[in-house]
Amino acid sequence: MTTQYTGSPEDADLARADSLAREIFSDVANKWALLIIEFLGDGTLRFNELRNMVEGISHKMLTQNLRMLERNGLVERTVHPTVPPRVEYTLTEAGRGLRATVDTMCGWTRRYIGHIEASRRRFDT
Amino acid sequence: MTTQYTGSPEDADLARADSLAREIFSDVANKWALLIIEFLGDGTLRFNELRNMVEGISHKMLTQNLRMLERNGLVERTVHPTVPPRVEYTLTEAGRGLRATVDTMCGWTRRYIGHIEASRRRFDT
DNA sequence: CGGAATCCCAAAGGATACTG
DNA sequence: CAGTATCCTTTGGGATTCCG
Repeated sequence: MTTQYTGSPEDADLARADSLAREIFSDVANKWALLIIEFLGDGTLRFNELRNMVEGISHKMLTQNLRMLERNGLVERTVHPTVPPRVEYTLTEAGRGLRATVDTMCGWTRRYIGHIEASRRRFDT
Repeated sequence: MTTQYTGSPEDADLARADSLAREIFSDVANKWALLIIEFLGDGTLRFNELRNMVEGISHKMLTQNLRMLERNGLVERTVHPTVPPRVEYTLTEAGRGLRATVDTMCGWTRRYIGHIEASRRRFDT
């Protein structure tokens, strides 16, 4: 993800993989996506259940992010053809892999929340 | 970060910590911040060095994110009062802690890049 | 109920110019 | 060189409405 290229022919592939990695990173490294992944956890949630848990997210943002996560194969979407429709979301293996790192990030927040709060107060003067 | 409140008096503090955690999460969970942290690594970089490494970032976004990271105590900024000025950025302990989780995330990307690419092709039809 | 589409505003973000 | 300020464009994202 931080590679340097010398211009040799097989570098083309590496450069392609690199820009793909950056694209994936950009998709995934945003708060809504990460919060959705975190709340989904090991369970299965319906659209409006997710909407209630990820507080502050709008209908539109939720669909948008769910589509994106589905497209990248992090979330599986299963539609039960009942009426009214019932749509359930769950993490794929890849999604659970990412979830593990989000967990770490949440742990980090808990660990340093004091430092951060203090640092903010110092800075805001 | 995902707590439920019953309304008891001491819940006020917990709720405050929670919303603070969400705030921090929102600050930090964006691609520019995470890329800056990743590139900073264990080293020390100047403004324009960072600018060249985090490709695609604008002057404005870089300053903005560096200020934010400094405010949260993740990045330390040292100014050498020479002419022309020399400003160096380095991760604090908290910053290095977060960097570890960003590393994990980069590892995750490398691991699943194939799955993701395939999933995208399937989806885009 | 889940989602697509529309409209519309506010915020993000780029380009440029100016300062110590 | 690093940073602030200004301007201007593009995007994000909320509210609403309609469809299966």
